[in-house]
Amino acid sequence: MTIEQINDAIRKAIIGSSRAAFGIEPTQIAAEIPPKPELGDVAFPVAFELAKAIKNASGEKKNPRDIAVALVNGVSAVPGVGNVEIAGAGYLNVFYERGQFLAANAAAEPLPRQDAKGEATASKVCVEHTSVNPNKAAHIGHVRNSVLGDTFARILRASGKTVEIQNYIDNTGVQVADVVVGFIYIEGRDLEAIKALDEELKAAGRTFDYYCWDLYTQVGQAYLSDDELKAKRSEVLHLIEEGGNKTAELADYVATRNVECITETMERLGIRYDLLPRESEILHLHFWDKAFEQMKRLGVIHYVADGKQAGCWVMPFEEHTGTDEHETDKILVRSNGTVTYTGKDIAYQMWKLGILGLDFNYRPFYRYSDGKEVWITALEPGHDGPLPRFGGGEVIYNVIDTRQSYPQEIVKKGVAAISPERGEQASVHLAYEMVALSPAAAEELGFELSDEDRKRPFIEMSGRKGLGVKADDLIDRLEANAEIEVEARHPNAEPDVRRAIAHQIAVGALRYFLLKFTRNTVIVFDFKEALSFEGETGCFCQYSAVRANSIFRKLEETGETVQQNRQKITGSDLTDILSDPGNVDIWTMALTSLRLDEAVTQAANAAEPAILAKYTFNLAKTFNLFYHHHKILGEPDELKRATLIVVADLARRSLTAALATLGIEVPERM
RNA sequence: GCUCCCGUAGCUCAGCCGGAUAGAGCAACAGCCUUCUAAGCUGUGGGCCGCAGGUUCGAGUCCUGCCGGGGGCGCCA
Repeated sequence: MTIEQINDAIRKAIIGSSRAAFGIEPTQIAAEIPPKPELGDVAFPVAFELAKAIKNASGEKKNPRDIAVALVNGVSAVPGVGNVEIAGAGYLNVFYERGQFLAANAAAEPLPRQDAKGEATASKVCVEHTSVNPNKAAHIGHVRNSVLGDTFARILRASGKTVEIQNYIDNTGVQVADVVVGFIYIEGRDLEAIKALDEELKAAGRTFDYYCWDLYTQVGQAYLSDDELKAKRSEVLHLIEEGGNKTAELADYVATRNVECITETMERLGIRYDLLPRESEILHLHFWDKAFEQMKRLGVIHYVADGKQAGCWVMPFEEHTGTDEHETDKILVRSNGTVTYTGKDIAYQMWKLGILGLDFNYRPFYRYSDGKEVWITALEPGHDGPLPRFGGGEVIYNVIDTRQSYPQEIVKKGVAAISPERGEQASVHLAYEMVALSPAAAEELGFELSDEDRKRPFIEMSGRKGLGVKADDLIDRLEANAEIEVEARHPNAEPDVRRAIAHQIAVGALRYFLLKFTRNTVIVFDFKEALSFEGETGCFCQYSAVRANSIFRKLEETGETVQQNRQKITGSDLTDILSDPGNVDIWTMALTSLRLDEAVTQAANAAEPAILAKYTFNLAKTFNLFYHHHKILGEPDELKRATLIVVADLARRSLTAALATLGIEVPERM
């Protein structure tokens, strides 16, 4: 009997009682968690809804408390329900049959796979995230994107979905072109010279993406005063897009090396991909032509003969204005015949949904330490052996920052116009606010600010200016700080072990830091807060789990098992223990642990990983309280000891599963 | 100009479909290690939920207006 099953049974009872007493069936019955555990395990504010419905139906004004009275008996009769109280202005507060409930759920999986419910086909969804321009190292803003996307994918998997993760590589865009301009026209290097440089960097312990970061900044600065250099940009861009020439070959090397570097950075954080679709293939495999043809045929876009947009192919896009509605058309094909980014994006989105009628070729790109392979798109078939099936997702989630809401809206509308049966709900823009720097953090990074900038609430990061906190730098700092702490606590541990633990702590700190904010909150990056291991942090949650595990390590040393303790409790024998007011925290611990499934569902429905992060923190906090109040293994009363062990076991399993869903591991010790 | 988001404790943020006495963390102050790990725990102080109307039995939450901050509105990506 899970929480959800009991609550559903209660809902049915309420509907029955309500129909009998008032001739009205409430449609949606909300269940909420009472503000204090003493008030109950679950509360139904349904009497308020009913009061309104009765008034609307018959004009009769009824007191919500009286309505609640009419529902009590039905709810009390539901199996698993212990006690029902009417509280406040008319809340129906339900207490579960606690002992029975605990005994029944003692061995329950914290995250039951929900696809086991009997869905006929396991539908696949795609999540696109990261998508960093492959011309420089990733910074903290990119990491927010990746952590959000990766965690959301884990949440979807935890709720039973099959998920494919894509990282789009814009290898033929202006940003790559800029770095190529730098290599060729500032540094005078050809492909061989860049390869040699790459080797030199490797030997010196430096990375290619960091080098490109600086070069990109240099190019950005040079453009400001050097018009000749700036003219090279479009020339280079054109050559890269066209392909099959020396410049394109050089650009491909630069982009590929950056993708490798970024893949390694993300792997440090436990972020992995299934496929890297590249813009060059979208171009050369004529995805756009195919999409264009369909859009023309379906009349989704039209040619503009005269006026401001003469010679362009445009898609009508309605914009809502205050009073009168006017149409602005989004240009997909320029008058010179080239396709805009949005146009290419529509073709790509169609492929993701499986409605384009074309596919990429593929080859393995990178192998992770455990052997899992990341695939990349390719021009030619070439690859022998079995090929995974990519794309064709039921729903496509695009993790892209909120500044791109407008073009994403066009992509969604465009695709829906091409395939009305799939509609707009097949494309989800998972929007999030940017990570910016506090003026103090920018100065800490060595940037000179104007007086005007200093007064601003935050400063936007800029790859062009080289202004940003590089991901690897931050992870390095976190690891170094964590290692100092680990060393202080475990001076006898092997250096390898210490480093491994420090790494897990660093990842936990960074991921949690980025996940505790809701998506539409601008994160103003602050070093002190990001580097903290105390309070509401990943480390706090890990620490609780480590403590919990140490209880069971000690238990196992005595040869005792959790299963033996589960068998010691039957349910009805726990009434005395659980009804003791001094033991409310035992029950709260159990109930909080068993709500993980609910937290994951909420996070998935709202597409908001922060919900799960908050739940995990709350779970860890609840455990610390429980741990502090009870001597678990030292408890003299046998039945109470068994209860404490069973509940602590529920807590550590939920905590571990919750953290894993956030992409955070539990260290051996801390 | 049009449009979207934000404004909650000194600071950084939660607050579910409108519901019970508005919650965390940090910072400040006072305590707690003979114990299953003190990266922890307990306590104290701190609030015109930007302002003004409205809807409602009930508003931090919904509606309107205003003020303040940020984003987006390209034949860039």
